[in-house]
Amino acid sequence: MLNPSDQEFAKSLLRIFDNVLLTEEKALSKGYFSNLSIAELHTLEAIGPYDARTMSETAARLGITTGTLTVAIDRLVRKAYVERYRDMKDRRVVRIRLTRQGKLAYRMHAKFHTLLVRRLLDPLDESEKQRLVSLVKNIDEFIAEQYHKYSEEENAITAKDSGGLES
Amino acid sequence: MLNPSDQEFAKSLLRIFDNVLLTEEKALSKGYFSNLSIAELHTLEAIGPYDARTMSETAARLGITTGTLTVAIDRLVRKAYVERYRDMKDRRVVRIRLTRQGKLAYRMHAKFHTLLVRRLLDPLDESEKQRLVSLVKNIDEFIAEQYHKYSEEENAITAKDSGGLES
DNA sequence: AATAAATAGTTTGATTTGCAAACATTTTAT
DNA sequence: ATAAAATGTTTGCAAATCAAACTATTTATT
Repeated sequence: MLNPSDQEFAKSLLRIFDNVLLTEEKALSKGYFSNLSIAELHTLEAIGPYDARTMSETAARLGITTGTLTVAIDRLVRKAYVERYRDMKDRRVVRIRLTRQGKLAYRMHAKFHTLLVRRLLDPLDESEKQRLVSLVKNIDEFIAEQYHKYSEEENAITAKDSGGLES
Repeated sequence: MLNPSDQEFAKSLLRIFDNVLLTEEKALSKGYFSNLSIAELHTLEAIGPYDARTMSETAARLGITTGTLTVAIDRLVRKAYVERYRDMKDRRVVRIRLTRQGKLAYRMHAKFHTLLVRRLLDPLDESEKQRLVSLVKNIDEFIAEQYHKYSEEENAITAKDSGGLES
């Protein structure tokens, strides 16, 4: 049950997420990764360094609308991280692909993540590392599953203790 | 060293953060917590359910400027989650405090976190739980420390492989 | 073939979140 | 009394996001 520390644990967990994001933002604001925001880096990540992707595919990966992505890609094209062109076979679809500069940024970002993780794993001994890695994998799966749960319960749950707001 | 799986691990770790945020956003969009965004809930969290806090104190906790917080509090006051009043002793300072509704939202959010964590811990046996809890504490500290590192290196590091951008 | 329906993106109008800099008020130091 | 510091607010701007209206293209239906 671990009752008494649940709350404590939840706080730690959530603080980690905040801290990771803060660390990354801090690194960004220092000029690592040139003039890219976190959202922009995520976009580069979702496009990936290899194939060209369609807009909707990428928007779905990012969990945003294509309208939002259009604007984001406009900027990334202007900044020369991404190329955009129409598909020859189906001329409705637009393909996006990292430029050489985009791929460079992608790799630097990946390297940054690796560095962060390496620092995290360094002080642990071999068996602890293995344990941590498998643990993280479990958490990952669990939370993804939770996410799907919320996605699919769509309208099943209608908040019990909400109480009217706003006017 | 765990070299080959560093990259894999980094990805898992980052995916977890995304997933937690997605889960929370999903829950929010379903109407749990009424009409509050994640940022607004974080603000309620930073104010806390007990004492009144000052603007700068709260802004610092959240890592945002007081200007930004002013706007956020405007909205939360309008939505009746927060009360704002001037301090009698030092009339420069503004104090903010959760209303009854604000406290309710605060508690619901905390309950949600606890639920998330309980689901995570449930399938583990007692010793695994203990281990996970201490592990999370370690990660937490490590990342906080990383964050400070980036904060203090302020201008020490000037990106080596950046390369001019934007025209 | 002609029309209707579906699909893929873009554009528009709005909101939220955020910063920096200018500003007002109040307190503290000189 | 004047200058400096501290605390918030306001203003102007930009990024990120959505929903809904729209355009262009492809696929289905009659």
